[in-house]
Amino acid sequence: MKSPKPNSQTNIQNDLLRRIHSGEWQPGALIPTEASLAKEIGCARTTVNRALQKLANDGHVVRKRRSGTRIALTPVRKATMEIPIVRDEIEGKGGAYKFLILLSERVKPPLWVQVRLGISKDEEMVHLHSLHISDSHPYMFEDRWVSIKAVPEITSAPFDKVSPNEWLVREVPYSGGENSFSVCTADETVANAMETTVGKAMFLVERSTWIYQTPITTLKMYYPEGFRLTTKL
Amino acid sequence: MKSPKPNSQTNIQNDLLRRIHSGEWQPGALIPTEASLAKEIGCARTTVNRALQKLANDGHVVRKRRSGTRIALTPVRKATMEIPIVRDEIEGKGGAYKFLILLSERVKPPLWVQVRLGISKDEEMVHLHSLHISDSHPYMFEDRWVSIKAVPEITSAPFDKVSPNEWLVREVPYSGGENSFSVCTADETVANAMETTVGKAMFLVERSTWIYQTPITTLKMYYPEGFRLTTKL
DNA sequence: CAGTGGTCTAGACCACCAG
DNA sequence: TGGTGGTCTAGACCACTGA
Repeated sequence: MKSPKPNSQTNIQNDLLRRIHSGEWQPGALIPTEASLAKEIGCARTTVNRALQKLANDGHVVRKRRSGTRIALTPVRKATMEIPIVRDEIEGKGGAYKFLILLSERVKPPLWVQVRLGISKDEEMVHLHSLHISDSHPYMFEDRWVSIKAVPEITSAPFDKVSPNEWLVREVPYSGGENSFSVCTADETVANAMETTVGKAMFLVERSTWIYQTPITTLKMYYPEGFRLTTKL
Repeated sequence: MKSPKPNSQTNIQNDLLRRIHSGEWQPGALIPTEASLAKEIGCARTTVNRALQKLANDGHVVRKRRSGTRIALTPVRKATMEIPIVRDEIEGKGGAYKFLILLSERVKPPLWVQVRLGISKDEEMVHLHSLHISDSHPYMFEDRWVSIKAVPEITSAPFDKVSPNEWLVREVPYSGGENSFSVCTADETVANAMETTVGKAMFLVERSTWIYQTPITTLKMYYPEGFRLTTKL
């Protein structure tokens, strides 16, 4: 008799979040069961279930069969970040995008690539160096290795028009991968491409992708100091 | 007549993913409606709906009312990363964790804090420098500003036993925030704390959190070169 | 073992928006 | 305006696991 629209998954979520954030339920506390919440709110258990699953997915609560749902001890532990295509990244900042292929060869992979992708040392791969340019200034240097076994078309891909980055994203589906972020210093190759000096600090993004068990590509992306990557919590 | 367990949301997801990855449906292609998929698979539409919503949430497909469900042009664009408490981070790597409070004062915030949090220049805040230590070696230096208005208890928090990091996470719920990652060079304060030299490249994580519209805290965390942050795609 | 969350069903109504 | 996804319901059975 109080609220005009007592239902809807989103309303339930917000209501539960409010009760969490207001301190009504302390971290670690057990909250009522789905059934009792449903009765209290006046909706189906399924609806409460969906709301709670979303809260659990966002890290606000921890759910266990038989033992119930608890407020998470360390709330909201997940950050999600978007992985844009470099061209969109640059054009989104208002720059004019160009790219250059600095190196394109077909060779056997070095040790770090073998290890990263779990590839045999005798399996030939395509090795590419590309420079991504924003308004005539070097924006990012990319050192990429592509499995010919997984992507035979790579050897005849038209990299005069579309960058390896975009070509792979558009043509080759992947089922999983890994990103890692760190700091490194520029070696001679990177320094030359990025028009900086050897030893200069760079922001390094490493990415590998797989299609199920088959490795596709691994790459290192070097951004200059000043590059910034942001995520929402 | 073929599969023993034709149903279940997960199976449907995997089946749809397989058809996407196999190239049966090209990026941008329209896939059958929920109703027809349900009929084809032999389950309720609700089940197909859940599976498709999850795929949409993961960025594999794009859904629009009336126009249908399409394969995403840029697949899997989201990465999620866990935000651990520093102590867990260190102990997870097998280190012994300690921390030191190097500075604790109550002052008005500098410009960057005012801007970041949208706080008045006259509102006093708690300013803390803490050093997080792994096996007697500096692991991370933290420069933190906390809003007294949002967290009055901060002025009497027992930071001899529990780090500001953990105290805030445990005592103060937050509803949203922002992380950003970049490269910076060590100034004198950071260099002294981290036992390195001025100008050395550091991995910088900046984080701000809010409880709804109220800013709680903002901080800069300085990690030495060699630190690495990993996310799954 | 019993109580919790996990999931499926069949049906219904609604919101949106391209035609 | 009709067809699409979005969501809710009431009920059912299952899977896990703590007491």
